[in-house]
Amino acid sequence: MRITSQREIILEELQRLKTHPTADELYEVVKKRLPRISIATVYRNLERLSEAGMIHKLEYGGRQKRFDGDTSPHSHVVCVRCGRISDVETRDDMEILDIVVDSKGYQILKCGVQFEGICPFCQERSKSKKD
Amino acid sequence: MRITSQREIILEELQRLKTHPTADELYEVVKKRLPRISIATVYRNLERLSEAGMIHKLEYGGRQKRFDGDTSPHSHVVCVRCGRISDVETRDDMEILDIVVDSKGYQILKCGVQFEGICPFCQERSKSKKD
DNA sequence: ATTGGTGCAAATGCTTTGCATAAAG
DNA sequence: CTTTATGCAAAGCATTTGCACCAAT
Repeated sequence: MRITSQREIILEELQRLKTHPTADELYEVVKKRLPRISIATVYRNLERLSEAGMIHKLEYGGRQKRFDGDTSPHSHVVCVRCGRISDVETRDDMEILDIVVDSKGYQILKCGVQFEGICPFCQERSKSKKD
Repeated sequence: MRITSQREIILEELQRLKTHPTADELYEVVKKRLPRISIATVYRNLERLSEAGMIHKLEYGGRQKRFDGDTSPHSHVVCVRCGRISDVETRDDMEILDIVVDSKGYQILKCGVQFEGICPFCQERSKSKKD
């Protein structure tokens, strides 16, 4: 995979952000360093980088995909209100594979725990707006 | 929630199918019983039914959402090749909450294990086509 | 020099919406 | 009779793609 400044900066900024940004959020950040970059380049590189295992594509929750520059094994919580994703600190996740009784012929490659909840921001919003 | 024949049949067919269909797959099935139904009605009802907790919306994997008429607690495997989703039989999932060490202020509502793998169909396809 | 990547704009595909009509309670 | 749901077509939005140009090796 050829190293271009676009690819380098996209990876760098994604690894720096701890917010699991969507493609367009990351695009806005990268644009500050590369004002002429196209959103298509961001999408293409996020795809390539995740194929290469250098980042993770998070497909749960909401319409937009989110991306994670941290590929170490960890779990996520997704806010059911706003779609925000945060890391959840857990004890060793991998023992979870032990709970499988029947995987219906699938060859299992990966497993993870996924949590859904309400993020601190949305909890706060509920208190003040009573919605 | 008003009971219409559309809503009734959509729920009935989704509960009958064990395939976690996409909205358009379910539309095709429902159309056999209600030839004049609109895809918009299918989408609207799937939304309403999942808000009401009568079905589950599965948002992981691929572009299309999938739906599950079985709301009992269970885990899923998603095929990374074709997006197909199957149930995974596991021992009691809920003990998984015990692994949480820090949930970053989120109020956790739900948790589940998610597996990714390759389904039997795609495994077979690989053998014959060697791709 | 060759191959792969980029920017742009147009296309795609899934999902949602506005609106007039129809059905449910 | 009032309210909610439906069908249709159009709009929306995130993502992908075709193509001519450019840059990395």
